Amino acid sequence: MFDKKILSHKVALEIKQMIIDKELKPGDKLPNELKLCESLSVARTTLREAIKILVSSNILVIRRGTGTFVSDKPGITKDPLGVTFIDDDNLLLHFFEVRLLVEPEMAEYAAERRSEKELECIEKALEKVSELISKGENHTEADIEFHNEIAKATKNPILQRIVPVINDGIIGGYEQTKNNPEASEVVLEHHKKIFEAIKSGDKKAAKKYMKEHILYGMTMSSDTK
Amino acid sequence: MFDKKILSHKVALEIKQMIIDKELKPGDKLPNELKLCESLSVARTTLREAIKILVSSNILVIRRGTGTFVSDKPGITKDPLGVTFIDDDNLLLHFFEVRLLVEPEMAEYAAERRSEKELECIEKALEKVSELISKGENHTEADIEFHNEIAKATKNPILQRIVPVINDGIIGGYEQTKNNPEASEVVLEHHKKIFEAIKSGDKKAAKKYMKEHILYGMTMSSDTK
DNA sequence: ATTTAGTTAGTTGTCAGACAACATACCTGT
DNA sequence: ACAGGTATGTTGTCTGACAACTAACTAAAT
Repeated sequence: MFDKKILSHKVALEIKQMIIDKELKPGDKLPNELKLCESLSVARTTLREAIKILVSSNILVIRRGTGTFVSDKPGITKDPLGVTFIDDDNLLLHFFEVRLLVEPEMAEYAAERRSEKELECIEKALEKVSELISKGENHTEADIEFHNEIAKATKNPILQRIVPVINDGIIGGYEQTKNNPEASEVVLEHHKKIFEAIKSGDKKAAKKYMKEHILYGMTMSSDTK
Repeated sequence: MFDKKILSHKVALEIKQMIIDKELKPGDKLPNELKLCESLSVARTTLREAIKILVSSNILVIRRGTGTFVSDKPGITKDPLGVTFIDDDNLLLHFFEVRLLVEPEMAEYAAERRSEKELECIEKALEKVSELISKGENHTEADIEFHNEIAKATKNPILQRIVPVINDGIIGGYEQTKNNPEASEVVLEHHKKIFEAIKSGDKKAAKKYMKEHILYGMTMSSDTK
């Protein structure tokens, strides 16, 4: 991935290794730039370029005037598919299409493989959505968390990374349904059905309900457009 | 995405805009750093940090001693899902699983929506694979190109970006089948069947053959492991 | 005439040191 | 107790120089 002849790239790898060796957790603070320069024996320019590399891989986060920190979700970039470069009027529809393609089968896997612990996480996400709806607050993020938890239950790390990307894309696309009480109730019912199916290990039901759920979201978003 | 208070970020956006305004195409050369500093009125340090940002978004490519160029596939990063951070022994299997989930339905869409032009591109990729096999050369990349062309035929930009990511992940996982004449012939037959199905618009057949194709690849890779 | 080695010009990479801009915590006067 | 200023630590930017690399050109050797 990197050119080992270029010092700043080597330094980036060293810093990465340092994070692992010193067991720095997400949120931990790195030594300041001057100290890092000294301990790595490079100029500040070089060090900063190395840091820049790690920032754009979302391994580090810089807070100006404060310090440089290990990122919360290392390795996962903001817009990994470069969606901002896509010029398409029906982008949201395309996102839903992919979702429709991935998530029903994903639910099937989840129903088959979920552990008790993962089931708890899904239920927790479900309750969070329910809570926010009853308060009348925006539940979009919690809604997506529900789907992400199901992705985790598949035990497939690739799915676990792809699903959030797709769902984040959908978030960007619309904010309409957040204050629609009717739709919120329907969504909640869907979630409950999906959860019950995964809980009882009913693969077919999980797939079916997930499909219905996404199709519903699809019609809702196209209506409001 | 960017903090507008930070100059290097603003400069990154300006360069991005400059590429659009001056209609610089992939592969075109940018002015050298000194000239860019002058025209943008910033120090070289700042300019370089801006360029670094655009490099890690894969908008620019630097060739040391030569110059800085517009990237071939702007906006699409190398390892967008941060797969290098995944620690999992069955990573390749997981990739195949996702592929199995996405590509059969993708083939279905392609059979339904493909234009004549896209059909030609798929056929071209097919011939390329055939050619390489008859020469006994490595056809992995051409093989993937075939799948990518099918993704394009779905006319779904999200799929067009996700599919290459998954397939690149698989490339990284194995290089075994490249000199296996038997397997190569089977793969070619699969491709032909898939192509014919997409050509005739037979959705179900396209889905079915793609599924078989991927399952075959799956068994091949797990055998050699 | 072709190849090979050296030279040169152009470009990115790294170094060093200084000052600017910003964030936080502390301190001081009210 | 509170508000505002201040001190300190941090990242951001500037300047100017030199090092390392690439590609094209030139000239010598075969």
